[in-house]
Amino acid sequence: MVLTKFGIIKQFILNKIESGIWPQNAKVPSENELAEQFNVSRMTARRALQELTEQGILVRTQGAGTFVATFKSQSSLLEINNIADEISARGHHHSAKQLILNAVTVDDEIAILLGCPSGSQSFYSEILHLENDIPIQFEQRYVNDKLVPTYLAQNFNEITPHEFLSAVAPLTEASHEIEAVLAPVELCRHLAIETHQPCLQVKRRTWAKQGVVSVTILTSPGNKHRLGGHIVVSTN
Amino acid sequence: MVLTKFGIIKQFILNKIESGIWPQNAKVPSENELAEQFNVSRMTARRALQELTEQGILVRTQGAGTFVATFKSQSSLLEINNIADEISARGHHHSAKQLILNAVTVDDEIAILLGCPSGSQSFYSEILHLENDIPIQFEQRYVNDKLVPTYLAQNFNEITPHEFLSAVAPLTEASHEIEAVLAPVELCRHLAIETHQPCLQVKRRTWAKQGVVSVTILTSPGNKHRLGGHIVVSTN
DNA sequence: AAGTGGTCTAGACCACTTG
DNA sequence: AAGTGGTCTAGACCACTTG
Repeated sequence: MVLTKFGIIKQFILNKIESGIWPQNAKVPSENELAEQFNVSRMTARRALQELTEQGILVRTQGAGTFVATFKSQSSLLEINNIADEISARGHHHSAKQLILNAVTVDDEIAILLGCPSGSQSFYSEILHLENDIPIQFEQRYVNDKLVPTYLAQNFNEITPHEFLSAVAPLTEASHEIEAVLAPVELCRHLAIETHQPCLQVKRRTWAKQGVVSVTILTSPGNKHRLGGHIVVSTN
Repeated sequence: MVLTKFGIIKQFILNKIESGIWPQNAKVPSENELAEQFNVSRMTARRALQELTEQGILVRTQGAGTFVATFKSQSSLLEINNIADEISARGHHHSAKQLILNAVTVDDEIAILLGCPSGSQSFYSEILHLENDIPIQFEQRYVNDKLVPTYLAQNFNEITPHEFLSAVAPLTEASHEIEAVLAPVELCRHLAIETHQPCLQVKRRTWAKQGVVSVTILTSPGNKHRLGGHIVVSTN
């Protein structure tokens, strides 16, 4: 893949931020400085800064300059995103720790959500996602064993369930429920947080053409994660 | 100049789509055609098409052209609902208690969100929403005093700010951020909850044609309120 | 006054899909 | 071969913030 000039500049800036050389609120080079440094026109340097601003990584003020945005993770409600991609897009390092990967007997609640009889089998995984080695999301996932028979053969330290499932059973539909909860104790241990900390919990059900693929419970510390969305209302 | 040139072109295209003159999958004029028609450079016409593409309204293919995107259904999570309607829909009784209605000087965070200088004036309201006389949501709202000069003359025990604003400054756009937080103490008093209870907090910014209308902070006890959404992914 | 970002121009070359 | 979008240039004027 041949990189564009503005892509090279974006990567340069992301590296500075990721390595900590440019911390939060640090001033980043102006359009003119980047243009000179990379030997490109101002419009090209501008595009790199502009796209990082749209991604929420930089903040710009006319007359004042461009600065590294205050970090707060954000994921879109409009899309089912791969958390690894989201973290990369922020210029951070994603890693995952597979805690559990096995077959379980599902209880009533999960059975209803999966659309299978209570007491039947399902695959189950527990994965802890880390951003720059800091726990950020605990993922519990029940997967339809009929639709995805090879689920247990994966290594989710290397690939996220989302990436794997996207490949074998492309998503056609999803539903969400979002709640604020207090983290259960076993979760506090994984996420390395205090017991009284509020967490954002998303229950997500996903469908492929063949039916319900998985039921996922995502729990994130309230101070480390937030969900965002932007909609444009059709004017009448 | 009030409107930018690319803004005028965007509006032109949006009008064609909304009026049905350009239906789904219709071909829209090329960059060159728009440039000639509006007497602007190709880069300016391009920007209008590019921004509408980023908003998901248009779809572009190199060599082929630009087309009106296929409409995809939106999550109900992302609709701006009137809480009074939501409660009525559950067959319950909604009431509201107006706690504060005045003009305030906005701090930095709100100023940025409202798009006005820090230290300028804004209207402000605090309203407690009750469902069957049980507190369910605490609404703090900053309202652009230039766009809605009559805000302070309302009685929000009788009508919700949402209803009033919908009438005087119809919504065109909104963004959301959702977080799990611990309720601040003054909020616990209003919501009649314990201090360590997790709350779902939605920060919402709404736009009308003229600009940012209001910034709203909605806080609900985690055990009393839930957000739900369902999306259908466009199949390829 | 100097620097910054926001908008805009009038060109250019390229990769790609279409008739 | 003609048209389209994707990238890029080297300028310009403006509004705005800062020292």
